[in-house]
Amino acid sequence: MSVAVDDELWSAVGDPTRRRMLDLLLTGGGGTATTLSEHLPVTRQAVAKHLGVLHRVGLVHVMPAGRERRYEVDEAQLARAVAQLASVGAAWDARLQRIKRIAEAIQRGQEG
Amino acid sequence: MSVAVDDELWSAVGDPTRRRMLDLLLTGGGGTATTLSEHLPVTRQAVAKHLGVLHRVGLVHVMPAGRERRYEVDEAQLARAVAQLASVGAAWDARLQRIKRIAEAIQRGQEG
DNA sequence: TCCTCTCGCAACCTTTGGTTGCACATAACC
DNA sequence: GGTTATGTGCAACCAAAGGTTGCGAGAGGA
Repeated sequence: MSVAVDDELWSAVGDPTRRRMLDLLLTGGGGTATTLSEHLPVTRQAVAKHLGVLHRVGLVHVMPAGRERRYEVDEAQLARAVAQLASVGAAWDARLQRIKRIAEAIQRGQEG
Repeated sequence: MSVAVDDELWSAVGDPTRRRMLDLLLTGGGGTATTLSEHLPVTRQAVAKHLGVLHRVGLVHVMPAGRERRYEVDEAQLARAVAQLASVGAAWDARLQRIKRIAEAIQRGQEG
């Protein structure tokens, strides 16, 4: 089963708000709950909770700076998540391909 | 923004139970709520709800057969979902690569 | 016909994403 | 140094989603 390897990473990345947060953190080179919430349709507290989730699964790490808490993407962990997405996608792709081949074989058999 | 193209497909595929259901449907060549629930850690009703979600976003279609309701994967739609996964993964990959290049450039600048 | 199997519906519980409100700490400004 | 403003965290509360149990309704086989 290539699925269920690590559901935590998946579900962390599965939330659309969290995906956009990762996007913002990547393009902006990090950010705080406040700055992120300014570019998102949710409140700072919601963002803070999401940051907590991302931090728990290791997708971001914190850098306390004065009264701010700056978050940055953990590139290695994100790369791992991307690899998982690719892996699941590849598995499904392979099964779709196989089904297609079988269907074509049946078709050829019926034609012949 | 390559993200947020179609959050419905994503969230449909984002649930681990639904992913396993799609797996089962692909490998088993379709199935019913009852047969699927036998291979999953949840009840038939939970599976039925998930099938409803998958059906709503077009990832499966129904084939009423007597007292059974057989579900099969819509291959085109699943292929679309796979493409989306790949797209998001690729976007993040690209950003990670760019960050890496910039970091390396800075490193070279400091060294020289 | 009767029994069984599969299904759908409704009520309920728990988790999770989201909100508001408030208290605390740190930075900036006079 | 004291006041004001900004950034966080915590707690209570709300709504939606995943999951469960219980029940009533059709379709098939004995």
